[in-house]
Amino acid sequence: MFSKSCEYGLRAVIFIAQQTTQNNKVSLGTISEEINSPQAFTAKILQKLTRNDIVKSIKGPYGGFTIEKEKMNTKLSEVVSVLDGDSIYTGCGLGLKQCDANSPCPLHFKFVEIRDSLRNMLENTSLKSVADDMTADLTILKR
Amino acid sequence: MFSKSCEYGLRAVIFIAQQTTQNNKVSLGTISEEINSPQAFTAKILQKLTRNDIVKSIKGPYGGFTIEKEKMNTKLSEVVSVLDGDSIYTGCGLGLKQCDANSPCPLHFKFVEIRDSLRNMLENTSLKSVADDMTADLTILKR
DNA sequence: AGATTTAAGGATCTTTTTATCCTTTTTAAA
DNA sequence: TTTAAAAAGGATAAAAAGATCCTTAAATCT
Repeated sequence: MFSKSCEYGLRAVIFIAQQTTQNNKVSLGTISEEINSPQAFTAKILQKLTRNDIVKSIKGPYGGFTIEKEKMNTKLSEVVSVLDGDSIYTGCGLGLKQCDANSPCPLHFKFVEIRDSLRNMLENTSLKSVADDMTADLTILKR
Repeated sequence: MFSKSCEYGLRAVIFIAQQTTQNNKVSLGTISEEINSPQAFTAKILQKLTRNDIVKSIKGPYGGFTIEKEKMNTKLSEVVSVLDGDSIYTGCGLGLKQCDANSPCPLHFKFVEIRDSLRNMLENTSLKSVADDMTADLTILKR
């Protein structure tokens, strides 16, 4: 469904969000340990999320990553867009460049439904809500 | 959503199915033209589908690809499984190896819904039904 | 039998994705 | 002000996916 980059990115951002609700900031080392991802690769992904103003990075001792209060309202769809683009929402299931209601591929209307439900889910799920669920439910981010 | 191989494969198999309903068999050259895919690469994909007994290949002059009558009942999910495996149905949205209702990732229950609707769609859509829709609706397989 | 047409299959190349390494920059603390 | 801790960023490597080429095998027609 998503690329590895996007999977790591989502896990990272969810972990940072959850820690942010506890007033902790977290280092790259901690993140990659806690989400079980390759550290240097995760660094690249976090750079992208930082440049796109989704997470905030702080250099130097006691630095790390955190999410600013108003950014806790960021939706998962924004993270996915930054890391994988939005072809998952807009693209044709059979890979056709031109495929819409007017000149649809044979599966167009069946795919639209699924893509829309995915899009809705991602667009309606904020980092804050996932973080809160996590704190309450003890869901996991590694293994 | 799917790999390129799987996109080409689905388009190819749908095209062959549609032609089969018209009692035509089609050559690799025709297929790759009609679905707008790289010919040699499409050949590899069709070999896989042939070995997995989804399409039938006939060598020699007037040869080509066709689908046997009873195989027109093949579901899209079988084609996807052959070409992309079934991680799209069973895998975790965040890429965790172990993620299920017992130890779920933070998005597990939201993803289950979407994956299930995708799975249902693919498991309930036969080659025959897509081919028939195509013949009636003039949907497209290229561009 | 020989020539031709078509798929099968092996080898290889290219591009993209995934991943690592090393140096530089920033910041805080001693 | 030196040292250490952390992220940023450039260069490169490894693996996977996508794509091509060429030879072989099978089938049909002459």
